[in-house]
This record gives sequence, C-alpha cells and structure tokens, in this order.
Amino acid sequence: MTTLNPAQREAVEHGTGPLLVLAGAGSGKTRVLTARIARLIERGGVRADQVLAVTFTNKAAGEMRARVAASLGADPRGMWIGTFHAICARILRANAALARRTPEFTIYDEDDTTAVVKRLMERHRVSSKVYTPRLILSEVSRARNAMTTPSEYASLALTPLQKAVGPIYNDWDAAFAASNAVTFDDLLWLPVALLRANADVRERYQRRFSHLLVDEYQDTNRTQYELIRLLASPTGNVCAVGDDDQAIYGWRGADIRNILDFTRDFPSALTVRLEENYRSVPEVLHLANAVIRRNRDRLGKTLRATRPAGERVALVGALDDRDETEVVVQEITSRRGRGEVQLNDVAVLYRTNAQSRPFEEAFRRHGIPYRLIGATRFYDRREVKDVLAWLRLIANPSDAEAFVRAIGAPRRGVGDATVEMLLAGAREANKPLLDAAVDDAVLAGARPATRKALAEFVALIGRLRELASDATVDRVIAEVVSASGMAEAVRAEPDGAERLENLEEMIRGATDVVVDDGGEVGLRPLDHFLQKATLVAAADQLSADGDAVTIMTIHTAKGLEYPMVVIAGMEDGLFPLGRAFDNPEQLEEERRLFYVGITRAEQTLILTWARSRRRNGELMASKLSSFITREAEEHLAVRQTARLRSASSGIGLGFGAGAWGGGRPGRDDDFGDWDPSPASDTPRWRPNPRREHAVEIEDESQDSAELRVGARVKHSGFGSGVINEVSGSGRDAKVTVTFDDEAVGRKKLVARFANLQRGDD
DNA sequence: CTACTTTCTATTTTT
DNA sequence: TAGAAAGTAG
Repeated sequence: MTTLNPAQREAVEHGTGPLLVLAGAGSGKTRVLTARIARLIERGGVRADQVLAVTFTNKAAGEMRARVAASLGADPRGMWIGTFHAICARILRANAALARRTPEFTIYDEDDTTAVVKRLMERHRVSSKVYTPRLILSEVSRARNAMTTPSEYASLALTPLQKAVGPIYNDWDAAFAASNAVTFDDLLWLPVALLRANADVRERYQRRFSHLLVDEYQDTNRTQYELIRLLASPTGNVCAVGDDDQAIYGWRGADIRNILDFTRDFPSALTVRLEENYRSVPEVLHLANAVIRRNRDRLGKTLRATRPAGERVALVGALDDRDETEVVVQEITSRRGRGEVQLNDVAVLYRTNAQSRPFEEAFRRHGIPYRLIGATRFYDRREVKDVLAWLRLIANPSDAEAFVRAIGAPRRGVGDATVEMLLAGAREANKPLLDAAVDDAVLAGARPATRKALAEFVALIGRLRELASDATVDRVIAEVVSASGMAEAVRAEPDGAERLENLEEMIRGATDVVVDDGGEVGLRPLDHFLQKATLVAAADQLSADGDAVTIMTIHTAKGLEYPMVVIAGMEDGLFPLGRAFDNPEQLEEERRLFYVGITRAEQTLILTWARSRRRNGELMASKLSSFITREAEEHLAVRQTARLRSASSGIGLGFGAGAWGGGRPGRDDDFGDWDPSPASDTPRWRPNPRREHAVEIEDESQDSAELRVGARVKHSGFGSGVINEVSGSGRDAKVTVTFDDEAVGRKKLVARFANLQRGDD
C-alpha cells in the first residue's frame, strides 16, 4: 500500500478543528497518523515543537517519531511524542513545586503504592482483613477519576467502605508528598490539577501546542481526557484515533465514553471511518466481525477485506493443557518445516499470564526458541528492584519506600522493629527517614549496634549521592552493587549466578540511557533512568533479535500483528474469564479482547482449547468458550487432537462425555451430529466447577496402596522416581521422591497436587 | 534481629 | 501451586 485510500486521505488532509478517526483493526491508522503529522509540518505551517502526540507505548512513540523523521527527511525536533505517563511526567517535573514535589520525584509502582496504603490503613485502624489495600486503592483511584476532593468525598461517604476510605484519602497526597513521590494515577492527575489551578501555566502549554494527536483514544480514562481538553482549547485541534471495538482497559479506568461521546464534546468534529483492512485474510475478518457483532455498546463498523482468500481459521480441541501446547508446537513446526513461516512470524496469545508456563515448558522441551513478553518484567526481579531502591534513595532522599527496601537489601541488622520506629519518628519530626535514622531524638531506645548500622548506611548513601552528581548511571549502579554488599549477598544465594547476571545486564542497559529526548526539562541521567525503569511497558521490550516465537497476553499484543497467531485457552471461565459472567459490560470487554486477539493475525489463525486444565494447582474440567457461537463456528474448521479423540470415545482415562455436564465434546469438521452451538453466547460456565476425580489421588485407600516407601511413581513434569518418605495422610499427604533425572533430584511433593501415577508408565 | 517453618489464601488484564 | 503472612527457634 503506497497511496492513501479516500478515507485515509480525508483524515490526513483535514485542516484545523477536531477530528475523530474511527480506525478498524489493520486499517492503516499509524500510517494516517504519521502522514498527518508530516503534512502539518510540511504544508500546514506548523512547527514540529507545536505538535504533541500521545501513543500507547514508548515503543510506538519511538516508531512514530522515526517514521515522521523518515517522511520529513529530518528529525522533528521539539515535537513531544510519548505515552500519557511520560508526557505527564515531563509536565510535572517542569512544574513540580506547584504540586508539592521537586523535579526529582519518584514514580511509585503498584508495590510501593500498596505499601503506603497499608501504612495509611494501619494509621487509621482500617483492617486489611476487612478491606484489602487493593480495594482501598481502587476506591481512591475512582474518587480521583471522578474529580472528587477528599473533603467532598468524606462528606458524601455513605457505605462502610467509603467511611473507611475517607480519612485515608484525606491523608493521601500528604503521604506521597512526604516521600516526594507520585502514584501512577497521580502522575496523570497532578498535572491536570495544576493546569486547572494555574492559568498562566495552562496558557503557556496551550500556546505551545497547536496540534494534539491521540492514538488508542478508546483506552483513555477521564483524567487523560481532561488533560487533552485542557491542552486543546481554545483551538480544538485534536485528532483522536481509536477503535471502540478494541477498548480493553476498562478495568484500569479507561472510559469508552471518551470515544463514543467525542462528537458531543467536540461538536464541530469531523468523523472519518477506516474500515478497509489491509492486514488479515478474509477468513480471519469474517470471524472477527461475527464475534464483535454481538456487542451492543459500539459505534458500529464492519471490517472489509482487501486481501485475497487464504486459510480457514482452525479451532482445535485438546485433552488438557499439556496436550494443547503439544498441538501448538506441532502446528508451528510443521508449517515451519514447509517453509511457510519463520518463528518470528508466530505469536501465541492467551488471556492470563499463568498460561505462559506450559508453553514455555513445551517450547523448551522441543528446543524451540521463544520470547516471553510481560509476565515478570525485568525491572520486577527482586535483585533488580533492590538496586533500584538504592538508586531511588540516591536520587530522591525523601523516598520512604526506597529507604525501607534498601535498608534491608542486603540484611544489615536492621529489621522490622527498627523500621517501624524510624517510620513513626520520621513522621512525628516531619523529616525524611534518611535524616530520622541519625536523629538521637528518634533513636532514643535503639541499641548501639542498630545505631551503628544505621549511621553507616546513611553515610554510604551520602557518599553515593556525591558520586552520582557527576558519574554515569552505569558507574553508580556498579558502585551500589559492590559497596552495599549486595554483590556478595546475591552470590551466596542458591540461584545467585543468574541474579548476578541480571545485575550485570542492568549495568549494561544503563550505559545507553539517553539524556532527555527533546523536552524542555533537563533531566539528570539518573532520574531519566529511574523513570524509564518504572514506565516501561511489556510491549516496549519486544526485540526482534534471533528467530523466536513470541508468547504474551492478548493485552500486550494490542497494536501488533503476526502472520501466524495462536489464541490458546478458549474456554469458559478462562476466556471469557469467570468473573465477567455476571456483568454484561465486562463480558463485552472480554469479547472486544477476543476481537483484538483475532485481528492480530495476518494469514493463519488457530484457536485452541483444552477439555481439562490445571488451574491454581487443581485439575478442572472445562467447556469450550461461549465466544464460539454458532455464527462464529461457521467460520471455523473444527478439529481435535488424537488424545482428546481417544479419551472422549471412552478408551482413555475412563471418563465419558457425561463428565462434562453437557459440554460439547470436541469433534471433527466433516460430520455434523453434535449438539449445535447455542445461538447466544451466554456463558455455560458455573463457578465452582466439579473436579476431575478420575486422575486425582484422593481417597485414603488409594493413598495407602500407592504412596508406599519404595514404590515407583511417575510425575508429569519430573519423570519417574522412587518414594523415600511419606508423611501425613488423606488430603495432606506429602511424599519425598528421588527422581531418576539427576537434574531434578529429590523433591518433597504434596500428593494431592503432584498427580503421581503408579509405576514408570 | 534473622532465618526458618508452617499456615493461609488468592487466582486477570498493566501504565 | 505459589506467594504472603504469621509463627517459632536460635
């Protein structure tokens, strides 16, 4: 596609005034966005630094900048392009004092924020047994998003939850301000608040940015919307690009009304629809349309195929999760063998991160390289977070959470009791923990050994601060790792070598931190590094080096495309997720998520499901997803694995179709005597599904028969071995097994979960 | 104060 | 099952 189609051209060439681009999946919206920016600069008399573009990931920002640069033949210097969070961080740093912060403020992640919430709960005697910190956090978040002030909130509090949250919300900003920190929410909210309260600042930004462009507009929340509105007036030159059918972040506060009501908020807006799909084969698009059609809450759009007919979408039923991964491996290797795909062309997508495990194991078993995106981010690794805590404390000496973490990593004789004392003292004296730790008034009852440890720690941080004022980030990290004693401590751990390797990688990664990319704020390299560490998205870590299959959640796959896509776990209770069932809005969001998954595929799309699956350690029977309706099924080639076939015909493990309470058995494409799919996709899944008794060791008689010392047993993952020891009985029976495989060795297992089979095979 | 053990409990997606 | 929280011994 080298030229623009009429709709695309209309969007690119639209002059001033609001513009809404409803861009279906694969309709070339990135192309439109970049072409529009380039055109504004080249022919619209707009300077690059007057353009503000918001993307969903940092990676998308980088790519868009590069494409605009390529099209202009020069880097668009001064153009702001980034995620809402990155842009807000920039605004907040430039105006930190207006929000009771300094430019070195720390961005707290979920863990840090939860720790603060817990402390606030303790202070206000709210039991974390009654309300989880998470619930409190989401309630505060909701209040913020609704623009309710703490005093308004308190006066309106009715429910017990609201009454409990009231005082916490009241102390909220003071608590974070004392640490010179902001939460993810407040990173967005504080700039909005300060732009509202300070006309001069607001007008400065309004004058600066004559054109705003927002990608993935369907996933913005109210605060983000408010930011756009504040910056966009009075010119109203906003170009919002999005797809209501791809709104999948409602749970994070994204408000689909932002896109549904755009034309009401900006009455003069021109709306352009991009419905021609350049990405996927028609077979894939027909399925996508059939699925999304069931949603009520949408503007309505139908993807039109432009590519020639290709392969039919497959639905494969498997016996269990392991069987499922095996088919996927087979499908990939056979196509690869025929030269149809490279591993880089393949993505395996799923609903929950927990599903990644079996795939990792399967790919490893078959020696297929893979890239796991998301799950545990690099910066979430324990040892990496420890180093980050030190760096944070160096950059921002007020950061209480960083202090608490750093003082305990590695252990230096300062434990919970001392930390509690410091926390109380610091709050009373209204000073940072770092100062309280060497304050005689605070340390009244402390033992000499504790005082010494604290003094040394504070002195060390001071020394590192000096170093950090003129050394490079990698140098500072290296110094932290050795001077803190972390290097030694980590080396001594069981998997120390690997963890040390992670720290080395962190140092290497810090070498190429760029000092500020085109903003007005002169960020210190260390602050820049820390911000990046907090705001990297899973999708930012995608790299293309080497030939490997990519595996990730559907959420992280948003915006990406692959020639071959597998969506695994098409089962009720998993996808759609069980808790969406009693809520139509959530069910619609799940359906949109399915739609997003489907539309990632260019040529080949395979859906898989497993008739039984290990979930939370227990084997559960499952049914085909209710998303596979009769209409959807018309677009599918339905198959089942050999193992499922033999199991359903009653030969295998001895459970018949009846065990699934009327769920449909898997079936072949070429005969039609099965129960028809329901016309509606109301879920068939019920909470608390029955357990799979046939393969579990449950009753006492079996225990005594099978779990004898000396008996040979087989484990699905560890192979065969001999029982050395049995303890407990019934549900709690534990066995110690020495496995034949020396790499596995001796393991203590809970019999109920271990799923041990008798004998070798 | 720490390190180890036992008990409990949650289990979705992520900037 | 895994991870956190609570309990216990040194």
